[in-house]
Amino acid sequence: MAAMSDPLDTVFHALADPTRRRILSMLLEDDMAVTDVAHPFEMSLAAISKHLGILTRAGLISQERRGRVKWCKLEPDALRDASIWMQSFGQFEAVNLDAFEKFLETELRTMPEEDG
Amino acid sequence: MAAMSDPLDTVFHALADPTRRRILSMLLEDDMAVTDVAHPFEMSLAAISKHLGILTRAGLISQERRGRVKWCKLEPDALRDASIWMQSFGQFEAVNLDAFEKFLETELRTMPEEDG
DNA sequence: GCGATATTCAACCAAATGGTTGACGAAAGA
DNA sequence: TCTTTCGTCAACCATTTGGTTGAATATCGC
Repeated sequence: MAAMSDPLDTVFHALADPTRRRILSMLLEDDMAVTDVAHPFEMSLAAISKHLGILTRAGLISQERRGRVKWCKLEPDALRDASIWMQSFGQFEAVNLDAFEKFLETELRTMPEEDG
Repeated sequence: MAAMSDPLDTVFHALADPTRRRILSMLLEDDMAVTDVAHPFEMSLAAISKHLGILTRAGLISQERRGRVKWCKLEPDALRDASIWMQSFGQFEAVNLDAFEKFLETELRTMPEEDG
């Protein structure tokens, strides 16, 4: 078994979890160590470690161990294929920049609520 | 429980299943009745009915009952928000059309393999 | 070497997922 | 009316998911 062959499966599944999307938005600002990624979440380190594993297997992030610290880095290219797949259904129209900015203000800015 | 508040959860989860993506690609060509959607799949009608329910709840399709037949129709707008969300990470201004065409030939054209 | 820190592993758990089957209600057609 | 077709519902099942905890591993600093 383990027939998760299509990378689209893996990427969309990874994106379907709010914790993982929030992790991605955190990494958007900067590379982070696993412990620092886990910090704002009310969840065990092991749970975050699993989430990071899923994001890594999906190709959405990469993890580079330096010493005892493992650095997590966003890999936006993996989103490209999925994004392209979606656009094929949207009939090519490249994203409306108007809607994009609006979306950023309403959704994205409120999502990563860390401890100030 | 049932705290699936964020529509992004629902949309990405719906897209994470290859059967559902294949259904979407079928509906890209034409509106279809539930039975006809189910036809090319080696899976019970009830299973397809569930998949269609998931796609409907995600807003990716709509279902209109006319007589005893329920017609399924693609709703590409729901993909827009998810697509926009993804672009915020890729920071690629509008999708690279080169990559897009290449992707279509390699991935998308082979996906919906129906009973020829 | 020893203790603290960083991260994963293993075992476990409840809940959700994707599938099955059989019964069901509603519309069409003979 | 009686039967067939369309689609969903309910109950059930195996597997996966997302979380927990405690032990294990590896590095850093003293």
